[in-house]
Amino acid sequence: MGRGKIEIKRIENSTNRQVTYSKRRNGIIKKAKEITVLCDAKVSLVIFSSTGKMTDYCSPSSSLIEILGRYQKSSGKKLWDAKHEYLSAELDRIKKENDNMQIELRHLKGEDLTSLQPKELIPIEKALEDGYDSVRAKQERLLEEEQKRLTYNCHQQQIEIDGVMMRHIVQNGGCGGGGINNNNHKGAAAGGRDDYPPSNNHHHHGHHHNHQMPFAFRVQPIQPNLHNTTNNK
Amino acid sequence: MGRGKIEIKRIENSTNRQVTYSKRRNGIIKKAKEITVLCDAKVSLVIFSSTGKMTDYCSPSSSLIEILGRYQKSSGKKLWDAKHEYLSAELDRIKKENDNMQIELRHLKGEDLTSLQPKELIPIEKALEDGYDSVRAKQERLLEEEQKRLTYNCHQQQIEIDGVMMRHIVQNGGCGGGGINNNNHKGAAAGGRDDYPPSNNHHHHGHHHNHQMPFAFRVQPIQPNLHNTTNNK
DNA sequence: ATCTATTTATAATA
DNA sequence: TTATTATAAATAGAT
Repeated sequence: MGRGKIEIKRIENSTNRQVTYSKRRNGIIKKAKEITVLCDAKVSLVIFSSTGKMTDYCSPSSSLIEILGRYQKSSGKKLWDAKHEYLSAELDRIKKENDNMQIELRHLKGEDLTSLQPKELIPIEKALEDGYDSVRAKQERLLEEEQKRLTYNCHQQQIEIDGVMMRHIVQNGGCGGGGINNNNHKGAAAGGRDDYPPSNNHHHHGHHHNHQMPFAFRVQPIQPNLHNTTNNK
Repeated sequence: MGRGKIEIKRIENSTNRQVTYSKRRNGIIKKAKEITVLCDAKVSLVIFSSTGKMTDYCSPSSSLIEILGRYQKSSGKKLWDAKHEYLSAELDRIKKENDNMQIELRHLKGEDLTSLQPKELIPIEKALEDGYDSVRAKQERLLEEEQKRLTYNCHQQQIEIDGVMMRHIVQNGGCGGGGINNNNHKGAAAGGRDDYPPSNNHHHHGHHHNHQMPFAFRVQPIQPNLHNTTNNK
């Protein structure tokens, strides 16, 4: 349909090819629009030129996705459904897993027990007992460790104090002046009311004794150590 | 391009519309094939008639998926990626939920406690205590109900037995012949050693008394009931 | 479907 | 790209 008839084969002249592409592409899109209006059809058209330029047309009041969805149904061919089905299946599987865990959790928390048979309660009870035992065991282990650590630290501090006092005694030739209580080191530690076992009392008991010693000689193992290793929030 | 010019608007005559659709659809596909060959282009074309019939064309050495993939890159529009991303996001969300539940469950079962801080053990311990209490409460409630039911059944049977004995006594004018113990019915029941409270003793205690009565008068409420309702494995 | 008068698309050209 | 135009192709209406 032009000045001369052409064979339907690749146009070798690149310029001609490009021009022909432009014209024919417009022609096809025009035809697509026409059939859409004339015949109430839905058309999806995507064209790439040899240079990679993309042009598309989609009937109005429609969308590529809609048309491609219908395409999948009509053709039975998978487009995105393959990936889709995988994801959907995976989603379902995990949701189910989720539900089961939800139920188990509820049961362990003592909720929704009304629907259960007496027999079904037994493994739950068992699990709770075991869990509780484990948690308590863990807690006890932690407590013991803390205790040991405190005892050790306390001991270390005592050694330091001993050193300080020893030097003091050596330098000052025995009893010093001022108001310093000159108990030996063992007496100093014991006099400050032994605070080994961790407790919440805030050292209100030992005030009178401690008042008689300089700060450096007091034994206070608990606060700083708790702060360094266990009170990290 | 025909015997008469036509306006580009919906063809009202349905037959004409269908015929025109057929002709033009073939025309577009022919054009698509031509531009593919002439201009080295890639075309994807999907057409639906107003009656829902689908026709498609895709340039050879290409595929709809490939073209649509390129379409997405070129246009930046999402086709299946939109659904995909939704599903993927949903999947991630639920997986995370899953992991959290998994952890909580493990903790309640006393597993993986090593990574926990002492403070974190407290709510777990509490939850286990609460859960255990709930389960035990539920079990006790069930036991009580069972007990009540058994007691009730036992009572019902006693009433039946009383009826049978009453009729027997009335028919035989009080004391019968043979070796039958002629207590009144109340005496008979009491004489058979009252077995109301469910227990596991197998009636070994009352042998001497029962030997003096016909089988029908013995009171044996436990086995049949346990069998019917509680021994369901 | 097929025919064909006519419209439309477009190849060659600028 | 766009415009021109001769001509090929498509197709509307009829059969």
